[in-house]
Amino acid sequence: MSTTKPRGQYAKGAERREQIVQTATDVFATEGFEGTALKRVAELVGVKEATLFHYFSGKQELLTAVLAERDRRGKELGGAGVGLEALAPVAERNRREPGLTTLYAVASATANDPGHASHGYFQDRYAKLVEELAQDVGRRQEAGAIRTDVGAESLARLVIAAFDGLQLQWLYDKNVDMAAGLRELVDVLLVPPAR
Amino acid sequence: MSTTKPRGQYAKGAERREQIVQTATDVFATEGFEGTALKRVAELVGVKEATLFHYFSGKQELLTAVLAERDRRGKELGGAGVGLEALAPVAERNRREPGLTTLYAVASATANDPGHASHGYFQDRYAKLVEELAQDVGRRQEAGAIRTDVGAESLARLVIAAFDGLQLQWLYDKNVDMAAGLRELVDVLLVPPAR
DNA sequence: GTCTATATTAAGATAGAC
DNA sequence: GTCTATCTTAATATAGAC
Repeated sequence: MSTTKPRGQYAKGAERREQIVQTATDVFATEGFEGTALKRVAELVGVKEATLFHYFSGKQELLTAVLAERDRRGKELGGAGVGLEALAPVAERNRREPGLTTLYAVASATANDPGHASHGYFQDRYAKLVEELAQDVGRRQEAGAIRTDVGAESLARLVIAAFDGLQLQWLYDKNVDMAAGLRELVDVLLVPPAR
Repeated sequence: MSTTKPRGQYAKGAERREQIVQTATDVFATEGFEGTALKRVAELVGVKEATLFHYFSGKQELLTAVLAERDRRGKELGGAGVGLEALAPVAERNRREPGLTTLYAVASATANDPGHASHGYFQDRYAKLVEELAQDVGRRQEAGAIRTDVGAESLARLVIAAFDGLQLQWLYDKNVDMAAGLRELVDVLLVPPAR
């Protein structure tokens, strides 16, 4: 096995950056965040540690990039925007990637410390998620498809909370069916059938 | 500042243990788990670090004891057993104790690693919580108070998930009203009034 | 070819775990 | 006290523009 990268060539910044994020994603997912030495990521990419610091100001910032990239891919799964129909595909993806899901769960809790580099990321993420989902819920309420005795934002918060909470339960018991649970919640939110 | 403990007296094991758990609870809540050196806890209790290791085999085990004790106190808040009516008081308690709530949230995510000392604790906790709450929900279903188109265990899981998830959102945005959100969820689960 | 911005690294300081 | 991981500094190599 000779050198991985072409000799005497420097990668374009954007490509190297992606490569680092991708590699870090894999390693964090399998070894955990704390359990991963940046040296290991650097080796797998085929550069020195210092190169990583050229692209990311620290390990936590690299973590933030990994989380953001996962988020971006999640949005693609959901089709157009963030709506109730996006829940199941994302839950399914998370089920297939337990390592990344754990990484996210741990990060979302630890980044609650304002000193954590991902704090702003999660704060933003939840604010936007609630807002976008609330819009979808609101539209459905106007269309008469969802009960209107609870506000759209409250319902959106509940759905997101259920998503995160079910995921946590699933981490402890892989028999928990996240997608089914979310489906049931959405069913409950639908306008109750006339009788 | 002289010694806190009475000179020349040994505490009874159970009391010292409680004292350590209580002190650790306060310090973990304010300084965070990682940020706390056991030496600090020992100093506040007024014993040497070695004494802590006599009662707890390690920092993580002490954490488990802290979490279990918080859980025990939470059950007292809920009145008789674990039911839907216990949700609001516990949420209120958590709101008053953000440090401990963060501690719990972080621990519940990180202890997902089977190597973590609290792994078994959380696994048990969720299993029992679901079981107990499902019983309460089931009773209400039989009494005709709660919709029966979704199983009791599924509903229990959803409520617990919403609890944890809302708590996480609250950690990032203190305007989130956990108790109100849970109340709304419970309302939604009630049998719709005849019309 | 020279110049400039960017990519990369060597060497080491610092801090924490054991 | 040793070891390991994160991060800094400062110097070198390359690519692309002109």
